Amino acid sequence: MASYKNKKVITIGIVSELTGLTERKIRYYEERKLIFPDRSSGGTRKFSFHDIELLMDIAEKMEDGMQTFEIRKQAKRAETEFEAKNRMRRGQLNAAFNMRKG
Amino acid sequence: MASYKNKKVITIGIVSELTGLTERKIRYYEERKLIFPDRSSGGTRKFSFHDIELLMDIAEKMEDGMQTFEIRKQAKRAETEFEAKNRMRRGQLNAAFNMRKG
DNA sequence: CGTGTAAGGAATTCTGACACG
DNA sequence: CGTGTAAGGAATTCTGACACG
Repeated sequence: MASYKNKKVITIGIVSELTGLTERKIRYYEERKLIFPDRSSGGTRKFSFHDIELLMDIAEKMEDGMQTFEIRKQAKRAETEFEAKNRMRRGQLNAAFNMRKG
Repeated sequence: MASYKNKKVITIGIVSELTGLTERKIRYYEERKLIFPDRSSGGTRKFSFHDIELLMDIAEKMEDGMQTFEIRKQAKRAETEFEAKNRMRRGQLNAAFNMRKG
């Protein structure tokens, strides 16, 4: 599942081509913690296709005048909600399981 | 469809890590026309995840003592069969379509 | 035939800084 | 704040060749 999409294997030059963003912008968005590329042993950044999609979303929001800290805040909120939903789902599954057991 | 799997975006160093093959071997298999990476404007090879899977198949066959020209022949044959199947399927579809059309 | 290696050069990427606004 | 750019260096990749077998 998600085997290709989340593998960090793409260098910044190709990400730049695919997204249309300059390398400068991509590095800056990393600095602002909007994306989290891996690094090779030599220090070269490695991105996933998921990162590329994220960058295109980010680019759109930047064009709409949003600032990096807002985008970051939004992303964090979305992630928190996601985790809450997961906890809730697991809770319900456990409840159902205990019902049957009990 | 196949959006990520066939995009040529991965450099040889990472392909080497992912497949466990040396760069030398990967370049040689290209020379023998077993794989067909793209090139950047500067000449750097770019591979897809599909290429990586191919390389792992190739590696296995090499370990079994198969020679590159045999592997190539086998690949060509498989491709020919694949295309024949496609032509046949299209032919049947057309026939069915013409039937209905009367 | 298939692969390792040393060689020299070119393409790619990295960081920190200055600039502008 | 967000981004361009020139600077210098380091990591990455490329090709052609020699070696061995």
